[in-house]
Amino acid sequence: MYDRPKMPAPTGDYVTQVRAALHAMGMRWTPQRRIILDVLLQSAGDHVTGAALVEQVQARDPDTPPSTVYRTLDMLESIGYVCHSHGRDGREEFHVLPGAEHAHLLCNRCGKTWEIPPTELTGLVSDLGTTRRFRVDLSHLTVSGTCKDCAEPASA
Amino acid sequence: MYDRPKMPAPTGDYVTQVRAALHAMGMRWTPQRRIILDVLLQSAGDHVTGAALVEQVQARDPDTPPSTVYRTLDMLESIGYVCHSHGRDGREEFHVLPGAEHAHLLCNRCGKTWEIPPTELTGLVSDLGTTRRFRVDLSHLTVSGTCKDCAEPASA
DNA sequence: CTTCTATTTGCAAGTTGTCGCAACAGTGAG
DNA sequence: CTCACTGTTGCGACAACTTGCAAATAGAAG
Repeated sequence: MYDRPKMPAPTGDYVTQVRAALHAMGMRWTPQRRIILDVLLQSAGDHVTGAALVEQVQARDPDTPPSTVYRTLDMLESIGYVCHSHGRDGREEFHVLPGAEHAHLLCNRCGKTWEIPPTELTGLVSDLGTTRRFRVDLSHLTVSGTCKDCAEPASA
Repeated sequence: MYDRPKMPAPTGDYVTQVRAALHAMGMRWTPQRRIILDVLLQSAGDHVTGAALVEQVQARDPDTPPSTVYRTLDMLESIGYVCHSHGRDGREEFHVLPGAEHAHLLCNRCGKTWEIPPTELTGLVSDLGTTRRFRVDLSHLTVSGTCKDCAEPASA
């Protein structure tokens, strides 16, 4: 179940890129990081929780403790290769970056989520950009509220 | 440190209101709830983490377990008397509602936070309202990104 | 290939919540 | 005032991370 690749191409390129980025910063390329990156690439495009990632990594190497996974995730995020947002209960959800940048919409009632392209949030970005000169990080944004279906029970 | 009231008035009224609201829904008024509401009122206007609340409640009654505090908080939120958002590490931050509804701005670099009045987010609300007919819950929204000071190191 | 050093790992303990369940206790009825 | 019914509490276990530290090791230099 875990080893069916979901990306068009396995992108060994991507691995090489990350590795180079690490070396450029004096960081190291370790077997654990290789596995973790590999697992991330298999769920590229999806949103995966930290716990799920830990589970998948341990399926390949049972000796890797959660702390290593989370630390690697942090590191990859600081390097800009993955990013995370928070799901309905505040838990972390990760996804690899090559996918288009997007924010998330979360319905408090039904729990469904949607991805929102930046084009739908130009209002937010410009509002805060002008009034506060604040640069919004859309990829980490989760907007919660009530979705159309929950707000309008069963309209004609 | 904990017993200096920060609100204009101690608002015994508020307690009465909540109590009435509970009774109206067939729920009960217990000593624990009284204490928790009391603690909340003392930090009205501030943003308090769940853990801090637990600590303050236990300072008054060491026998109250965290679960009771969190459950009461959930209940008060469902009744509409408090609301919570998530701080820099995803931890919960609560505040009592009589304060104006507002969202939060969080700088990823310096960690500072600001409150944003709804008037500054009309763009977001209308964007999502029209494209998705989604009703945004501003009080739970935390927008993260880079603040003015962190983005512009030391401009002339 | 060997050595050296700063980066990582693995572990164990600590936080912050969440959940199921049996015992307890508000509240309205009698 | 007492009973009974149902909402709550308290507890212990669990889930999801986080952190400090000593041991291990990637990667550069010799």
